[in-house]
Amino acid sequence: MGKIDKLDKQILEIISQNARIPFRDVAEQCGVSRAAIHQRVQRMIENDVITGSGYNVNPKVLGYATSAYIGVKLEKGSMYKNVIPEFEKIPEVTECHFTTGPYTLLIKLYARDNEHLMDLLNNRIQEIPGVVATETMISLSQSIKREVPIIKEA
Amino acid sequence: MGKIDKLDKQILEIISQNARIPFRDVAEQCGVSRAAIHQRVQRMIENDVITGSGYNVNPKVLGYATSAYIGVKLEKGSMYKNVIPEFEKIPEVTECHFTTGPYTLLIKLYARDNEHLMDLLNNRIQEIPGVVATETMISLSQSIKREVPIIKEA
DNA sequence: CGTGAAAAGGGTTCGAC
DNA sequence: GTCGAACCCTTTTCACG
Repeated sequence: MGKIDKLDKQILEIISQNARIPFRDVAEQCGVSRAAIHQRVQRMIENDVITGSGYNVNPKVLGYATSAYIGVKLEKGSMYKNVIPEFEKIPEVTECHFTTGPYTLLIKLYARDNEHLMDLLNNRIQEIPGVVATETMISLSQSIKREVPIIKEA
Repeated sequence: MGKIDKLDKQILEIISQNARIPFRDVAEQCGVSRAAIHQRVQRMIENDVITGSGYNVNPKVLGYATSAYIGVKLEKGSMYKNVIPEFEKIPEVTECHFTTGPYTLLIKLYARDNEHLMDLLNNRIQEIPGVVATETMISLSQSIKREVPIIKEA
């Protein structure tokens, strides 16, 4: 895992918000040449500083009107090894965290509507061996959505 | 908000996972010309089907070893209008959802370490007028992280 | 590690179907 | 709405500082 300097952070701050911006513009904002930007980005990809890229798609257009977090309690915490592969099989599940606090796992999922959400809960998630209880937190509106903060310095 | 057909979905499935893939390759995989891809993508950007793009940065390299979800209970649910702007001022907060269930708000944040997390909780979040209780769910490990599922059909 | 310039490749536009 | 081809800008490479 590579180290990062001020210029790298400056580059990341720009391209983390816009993957299609020409390196020409990044170079101008950073006060270096295009080639330098290219070299830096390449190195950061090799060093797993940059883990990927992508376009952001509006979930509503894809037919997903509902997103929710589900707190999952397991019979025994150690059962997560068998439970997580089951969640991976459910494409609507987009995140799964092993957490401290009231739940063993906290998962995020997308559903077309409330009926679809209920189906996922009753027929998919509750059916997984080891899952003893779930608590559903439907996101009625998401007011903040941004990237990891990049603090400018060294 | 625009409508989407099978070809659009196919394009989205590819570029949502890789913003830098040449349209040439997308065109080949979809069996159409480069110009068609260009036109489709352009239209989807105009119609807010595509909401942006970006590189994914490894949080650890930026000095964030800890991420957590915080369940926030408010004195009154209606206070969220005044509370959310306060969360927006905290750059470590990257998501904020108004939710059903045990909490009024569910927020996601990044912290350098446990000390930093404690500072954010005690000196920033608990200080916000209207916040009466918080419950911290530290993500000890994230096992699933993927995009909104794109189901292939019409 | 950065640079400028040349080479290679992809994005964008165009007229036509 | 799609196509192929031309055009132009960007990425990428390279020898040098």
